[in-house]
Amino acid sequence: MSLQAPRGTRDILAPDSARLRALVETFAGAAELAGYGQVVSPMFEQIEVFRRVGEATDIVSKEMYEFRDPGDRHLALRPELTASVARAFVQHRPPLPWKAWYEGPQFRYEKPQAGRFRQFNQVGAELFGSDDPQADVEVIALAWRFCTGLGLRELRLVVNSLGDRADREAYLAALAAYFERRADELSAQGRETLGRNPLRLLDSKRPEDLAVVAGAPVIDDCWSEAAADHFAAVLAGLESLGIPFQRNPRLVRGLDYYRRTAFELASDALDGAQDAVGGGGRYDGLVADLGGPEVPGVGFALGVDRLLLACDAEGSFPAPSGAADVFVVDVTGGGEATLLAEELRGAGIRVERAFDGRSMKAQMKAADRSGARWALLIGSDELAGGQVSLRRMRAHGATATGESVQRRIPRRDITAELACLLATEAAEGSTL
RNA sequence: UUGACCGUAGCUCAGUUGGUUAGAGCGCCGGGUUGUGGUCCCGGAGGUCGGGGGUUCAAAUCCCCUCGGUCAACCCA
Repeated sequence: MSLQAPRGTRDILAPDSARLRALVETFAGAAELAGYGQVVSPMFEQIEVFRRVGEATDIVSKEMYEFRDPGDRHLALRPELTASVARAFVQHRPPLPWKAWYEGPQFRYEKPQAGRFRQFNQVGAELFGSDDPQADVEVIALAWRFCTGLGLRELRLVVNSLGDRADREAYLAALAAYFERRADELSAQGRETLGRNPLRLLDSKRPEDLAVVAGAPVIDDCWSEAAADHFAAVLAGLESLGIPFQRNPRLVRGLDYYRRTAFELASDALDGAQDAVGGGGRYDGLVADLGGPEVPGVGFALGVDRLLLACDAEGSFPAPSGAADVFVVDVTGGGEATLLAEELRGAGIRVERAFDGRSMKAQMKAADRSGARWALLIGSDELAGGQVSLRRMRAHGATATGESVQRRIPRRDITAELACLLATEAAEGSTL
């Protein structure tokens, strides 16, 4: 194996790629139903865009693909999309509220694992320009409705509030003081984390740390009245929609720009440490950090690859069928198949055919495998008589319909005939 | 970045204490009606045993390095 896709990346081939696209289209439908329009932003940005947003986070400090272009611009492949979208907002200042959805690959230099890649796809949505808790609710509801719409049942919504900037800092101080006091009980790695960012310690999985974390101060005590009211309103909104959630006072997200609401969606169908399918929250200072006005925002992103893993685990959201409508079998050299296929495709019919002048038997086999419901046969007899043979494939109820399995029809009628047959089938299929 | 396990045909895997031309199932191709698909029968193609180096008379098998995957820590989608 000399040449292969770089570590942590992969090729997604036919049925899987169709499934990926279907998932994105489903998301687009849900988002646009809620008034979000798509934003397509560059896959790389000036490195400053990400630096300003998360200097202290691992994602920005050690996982970015940085490079200089031939013009010596210092750039980075985007490790996340919220910063890019916020930058686009600052640059274009669309009317408020601005509601945008997005989809696409992101890049982080991490050690790959199941459900964790160096290039991975996310879908997400952001709402800029409102600090109304109902905006938080709308955003969470969109994520929830989309995920449950994929057929995911074993999904857990975890929510928390990180308070306002001052609350967050007060909490950070209280947390740091607490952990310092019990530093000798922490693991060596835990003490290291404490020096960098005490918040991170809250998601440690080492047993020694867990014991200490269990007694750590809770964010609730640091909330301002406004932040507490906001969070209460968000929870009330979720309840009014019947969206089940769990409160986790120790939920902190990986990016440091979150204020007030933070949430995460995890799947119990995924085992291992990679059970989070996505998350988001409110980031009221982000736009200002990027040089824009004090505009609040709230949003989320979902990991497409993990969503699909969760769908696999729950047996939902299968890949769309790649089956052809018609397979053209031509044993007169293949030229007729070319003409017929193009004619039928021009009429919107999904057509497959064989190449290389294979035997009729081989072509019929290929027709069977293609999943086509109908086969069009062209042999020397048909060619001479200006006809084609139309055959109902066995896997698709050839005998059940009661009609003869194969009949000859004039070549010039074939497109209209097939269009009619397929339309009838579609109508029957939709009423079943 | 750290540790553990793994890497044999397109796919899923066998391969006995290192020992002759490395096997199976599925898939693929051809034949079994000189114009007809599933099943069945027969035949065939396809492998630098992830790569490199070493030990040995002899390495898929043992050792080292490396690449890739998986699991955990870390981190996160």
